[in-house]
Amino acid sequence: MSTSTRFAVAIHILTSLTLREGQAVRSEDIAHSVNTNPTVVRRILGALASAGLTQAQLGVGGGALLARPAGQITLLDIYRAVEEPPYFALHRVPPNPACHIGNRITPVLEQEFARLSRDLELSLGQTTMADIASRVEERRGA
Amino acid sequence: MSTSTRFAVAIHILTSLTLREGQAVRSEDIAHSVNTNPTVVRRILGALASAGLTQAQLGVGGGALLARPAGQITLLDIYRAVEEPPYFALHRVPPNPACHIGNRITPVLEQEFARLSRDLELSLGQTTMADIASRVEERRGA
DNA sequence: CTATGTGTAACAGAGTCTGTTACACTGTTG
DNA sequence: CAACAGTGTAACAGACTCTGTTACACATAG
Repeated sequence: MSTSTRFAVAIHILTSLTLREGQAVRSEDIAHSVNTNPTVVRRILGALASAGLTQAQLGVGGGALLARPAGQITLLDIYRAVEEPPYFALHRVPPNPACHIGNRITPVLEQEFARLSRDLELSLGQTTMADIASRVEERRGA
Repeated sequence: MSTSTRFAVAIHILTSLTLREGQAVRSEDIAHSVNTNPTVVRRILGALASAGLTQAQLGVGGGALLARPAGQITLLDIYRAVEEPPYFALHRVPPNPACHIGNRITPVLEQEFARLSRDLELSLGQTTMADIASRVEERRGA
């Protein structure tokens, strides 16, 4: 299975905010760019705000703003804000404890999945929204 | 979102085959250890066999066997056999091409997700079924 | 006070995942 | 060659998740 589309949409939303840094952007305008419903955008913005990545400006002329510089928002921050852990699922029903293998496989899987998760998080932490936004800008000529 | 439980179950199944290397193991016995239905095991074994990781022995006394040494089966082989790509999903509906950002975000996401996928696959490729099986064996005392 | 825009709940349709039943097929064994 | 053990696979159900949509309470600028 893969991630939900929320991760990609969240990056898209934050790119919009980064490229208009300082201005409050309406969920409706973002939704127009993403090609979806404003409520979908607001739902994701809610998760990003809970994680401290964005903040809302209510009232007339309101919208969403970055809560900290784009260079200090990594893909790991975004992933954690919009996707549920874990990265790798264990058995739905625990294995048979009466079996020699069923008895011992879970901690081995947990250890291995922890290693994979650490590696993935290192990888996610390497890119910031400043990187993404500047790559989008660089495609002006393309 | 996380992987389906198929990845964990597939590793469990292959651990059973590794620890009984050479003997055909019935789906019913594996299912007993996994705590699920034999058909679930056979479905996953089918995917593993299509990927060339296991083979079936039909008829009386039949069951599943490793198709190659456990040291030559990596978690990446297993992941690819039982999970659908991609690791990271793009937008469900493509972004608005009339928008400056919607226009350019997709190739940037594709490039970044390709980097993440490469890193993840490197990580998945580092562990073999021989490693997993020996860790399970080492837990004899625990 | 009014208009604009957010926050959030609730629901529907589509899709996926696991478990289950059912049954055709293969090949060993007597 | 006949019986049987066991696989391969289709089909379906229930649970869950995801996205899109409607609806409406709330905040705040002007």
